Amino acid sequence: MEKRQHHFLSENTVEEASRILKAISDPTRMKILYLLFQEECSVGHMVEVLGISQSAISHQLGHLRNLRLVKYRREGNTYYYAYDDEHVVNILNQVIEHIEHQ
Amino acid sequence: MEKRQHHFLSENTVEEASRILKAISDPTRMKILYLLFQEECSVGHMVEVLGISQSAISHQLGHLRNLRLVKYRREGNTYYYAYDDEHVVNILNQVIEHIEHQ
DNA sequence: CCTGTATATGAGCATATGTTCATATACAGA
DNA sequence: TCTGTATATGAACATATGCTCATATACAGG
Repeated sequence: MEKRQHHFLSENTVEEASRILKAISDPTRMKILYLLFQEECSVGHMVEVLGISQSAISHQLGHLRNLRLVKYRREGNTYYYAYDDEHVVNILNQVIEHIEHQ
Repeated sequence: MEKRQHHFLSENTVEEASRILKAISDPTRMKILYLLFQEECSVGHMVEVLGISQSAISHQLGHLRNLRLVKYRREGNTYYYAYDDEHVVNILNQVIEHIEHQ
């Protein structure tokens, strides 16, 4: 193995990439993000459509909020969520398209 | 929230996407794959270049082998690894490029 | 105010994940 | 056949993760 020059990743890059990839790799978060990619959506609607408990959805939304991947607006008691990081959603879609078209 | 038609992900798609994304989200595996993207590489070289223990590298290579993301050839006592799933490597590169160019 | 509805949050728990340490395996060379 | 080198593997352990259950919060309507 001759000593070629490698391009090295900085620790920051690795950690940031890891953060993003872990965020979208969990099935529940993936389903939420894929739904939000299609439309803004209330928590109750996510529960109904995805068949996942309110608590589980809400915990994962908390996670996605911390990562700044989603945003929300409030109308009375209802919270409408939308995605807030276009690039992350694009990456997710690309992975999904790859899998579905093979 | 009116009842629009959503595009739903099949469980298979979700699980496969999750598998791939989890595989590349771990920092050690990410570094290995990024190195292999640049050149075929022996285990010892990975240990040296990445500064990660032989055992940790080898365990993660086992994981990547199970997922069919890498292949290897043997020369005496030395195992040379290379990536074996172009698309997964492309996805990883895209994530990294996104992070580095922002 | 009191009640109901929508959502968030905390505690506890079970499982998954990644590492280290110790050891096994397989081959090369003397 | 003995020794050294390169890599793989198993056990044990610590930490992270995602869920459920129970409860808190905040607002709307009467």
